[in-house]
Amino acid sequence: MLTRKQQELYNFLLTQQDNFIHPPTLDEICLAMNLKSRGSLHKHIQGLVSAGLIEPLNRKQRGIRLTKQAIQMGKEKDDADGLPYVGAIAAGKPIEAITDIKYMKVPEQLKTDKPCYILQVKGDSMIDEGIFDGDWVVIEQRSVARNGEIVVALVEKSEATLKRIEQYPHETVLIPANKNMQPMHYKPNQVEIQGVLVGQMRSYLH
Amino acid sequence: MLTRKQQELYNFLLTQQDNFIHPPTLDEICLAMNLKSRGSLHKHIQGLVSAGLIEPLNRKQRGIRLTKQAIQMGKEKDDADGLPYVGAIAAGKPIEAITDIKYMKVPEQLKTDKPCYILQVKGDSMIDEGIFDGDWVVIEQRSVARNGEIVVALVEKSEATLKRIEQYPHETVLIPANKNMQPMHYKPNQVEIQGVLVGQMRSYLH
DNA sequence: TACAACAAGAACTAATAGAGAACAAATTAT
DNA sequence: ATAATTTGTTCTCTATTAGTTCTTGTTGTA
Repeated sequence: MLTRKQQELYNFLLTQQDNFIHPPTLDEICLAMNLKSRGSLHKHIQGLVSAGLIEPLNRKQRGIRLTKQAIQMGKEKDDADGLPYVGAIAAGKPIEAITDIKYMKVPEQLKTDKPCYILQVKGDSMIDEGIFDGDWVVIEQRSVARNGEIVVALVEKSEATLKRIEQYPHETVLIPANKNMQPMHYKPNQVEIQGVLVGQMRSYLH
Repeated sequence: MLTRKQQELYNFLLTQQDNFIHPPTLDEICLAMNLKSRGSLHKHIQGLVSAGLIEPLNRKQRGIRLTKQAIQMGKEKDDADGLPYVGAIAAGKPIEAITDIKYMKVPEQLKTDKPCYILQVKGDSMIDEGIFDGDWVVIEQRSVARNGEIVVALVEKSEATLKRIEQYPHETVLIPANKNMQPMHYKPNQVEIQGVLVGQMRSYLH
């Protein structure tokens, strides 16, 4: 059974390991997890090693690897606990991360077999698509999209929005589904795709 | 036998444990259950431990875990993992029962603690409410509704529709959410309520 | 009345976590 | 090969978090 910080570290390694070309060093993990002391981190790593989730790294540099068992557990976890509900997305603002990440069980039909996460929609920019303020959307994590798909787009590395996308060689257009709003035109390198809409949910309670 | 408060705590842990990324602390449970004293809660936890429903937490922090037995009991009580997906509803036709009933896992947030079932929507009669053709709706099974709620209504014992309802002493009105359609007026005994809309889901795959 | 369930809060203690120093092995540069 | 640097390891000290144990008072019930 893992402690809170061990769990956090395990989650970090599960989700972030693809982002490193080489396995990360302790210092790199410290930086990413906002720690100031390698020594502290090392203790958590030892915890995961003895839990059988990290391969014993006998002084090997960049030797932090999850065991097969740990990776397997990570895949099963999505089925068991559902998808992480990570924040809210509003037109014109960066994604607002929520402090205590929750998990929602999501029907198979609303997700793909690739990594997905959930955002709550703020605002009415997709109202004509039947996506309302307060709805939850299931997003498949990827960085490319086909024209016509609805994507989470990061504009100028600062504003995140949910919009339909059209990409041309010299222009990327983000199209809101709201008669009162206009499509926005950008240069391709101004827009970064963070995921593609695969599902939507709404509660009518209270 | 459990006391009233122990039962309440057990229910809370069963339904809410997925919402915490880490197992909750006593203080977090207190907050959620509207208690002001850890000490009081602790005694209830001890009760559940000796009833065999919570793993003994020997001073472990965030160590509150239901036993396998407790989870098993919860599942049986909950009847199933998901809700029965029973058919499709289209304006103007009775509910079309599908032969092989399927089950869908549904997020806690989209259902109530009362019996619910799932229908697939056919047609555009609720399009202005953001409910599209092909969407799934979660319906709480009951036979009365408040004015303004969206209900599954059986008209003349033959046609089932999803509409907003307004009930007056001598008249029942079913209001579609589509500019191109008109509200329908009936005598109260012509309309039978089969359930109330509590959730909605849509897939954007393919 | 007597008893049990319950609530509140204070005091206490163990578990967990963090910083930093010192050191040693591994890696890279000279 | 040797030196310089990086990086994993171990340690001590300290702070924070969170479970446990009390005592006291209230409420509802047989």
